[in-house]
Amino acid sequence: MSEAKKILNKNNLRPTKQRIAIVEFILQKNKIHVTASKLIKHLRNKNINISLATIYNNLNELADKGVLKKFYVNNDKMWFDTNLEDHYHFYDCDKDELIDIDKSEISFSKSPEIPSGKIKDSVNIIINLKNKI
Amino acid sequence: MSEAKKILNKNNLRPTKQRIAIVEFILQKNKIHVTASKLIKHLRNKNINISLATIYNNLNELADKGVLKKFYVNNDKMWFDTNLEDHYHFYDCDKDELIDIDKSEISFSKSPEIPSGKIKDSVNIIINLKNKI
DNA sequence: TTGTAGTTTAGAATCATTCTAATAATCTAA
DNA sequence: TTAGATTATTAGAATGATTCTAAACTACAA
Repeated sequence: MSEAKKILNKNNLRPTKQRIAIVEFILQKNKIHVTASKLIKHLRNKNINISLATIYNNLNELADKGVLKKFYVNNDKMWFDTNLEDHYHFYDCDKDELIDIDKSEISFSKSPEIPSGKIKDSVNIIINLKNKI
Repeated sequence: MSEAKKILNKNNLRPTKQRIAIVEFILQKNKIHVTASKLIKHLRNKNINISLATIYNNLNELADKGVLKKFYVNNDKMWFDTNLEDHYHFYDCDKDELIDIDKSEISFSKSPEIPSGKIKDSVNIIINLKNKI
């Protein structure tokens, strides 16, 4: 059984043509950042018929299952990240591109106290970049 | 001259009824987080006629001039913040509410190297909160 | 091989935000 | 003051990302 099918299997998702294509894309290299519209262009270039709704359905489903992470950047797009390790991002707004920052690149010597009745869900750190002069 | 008018003056913005109302709202207390739709509700409750386009025009203009800060949270809304100090946020998704984290509450013992050719523009840290069990 | 539960789909709906172009308010110089 | 020029405001249309809907399709277990 292919790696993609194994992942789908493990998450109780039927291995449809579209899902396999999405998961294969995710698996192709280690760390990928993708938006729904970037992904649909990529798949259609490879002659895979898929609708935007399916892209969204599946990326969201995979994010719910923990196969992807979902987050927003300082523009208005939802990004999905296959790097599940705790890590942070540079956002290059000139290129509309994300660059990973490994967790080990940032350390805290002091963290804020969580308000009572609440617990920390996740932490987003985005360092916005611009071109040097 | 009122404080609001002074601010508008200083930024070469004509002191219209609508702008004065917006800036007065901003000035009412120290730290305010607001979205366009929250602000228009507030102003209309006070019988100020203003359109959504004007709210957006002016919040964006004030952000460009540095009177406000503009950023996005992990949902899809644009927030404006009158706290211009470097600081960070908790986001309480149950209440759709932001809570300031003072800069002094977080310190770094290690920061990542900025990619060459780029400079740091701004840093967003958002700690997403959920209710305790 | 068939029934059913799960999937995909096109297109409509939604929602935040921006644009447009017409109208209104403010300002400046005489 | 006031006329003319400049800048603002506005309603409603346009945009763009995302989600919804309901109909057609597919996988799978029995």
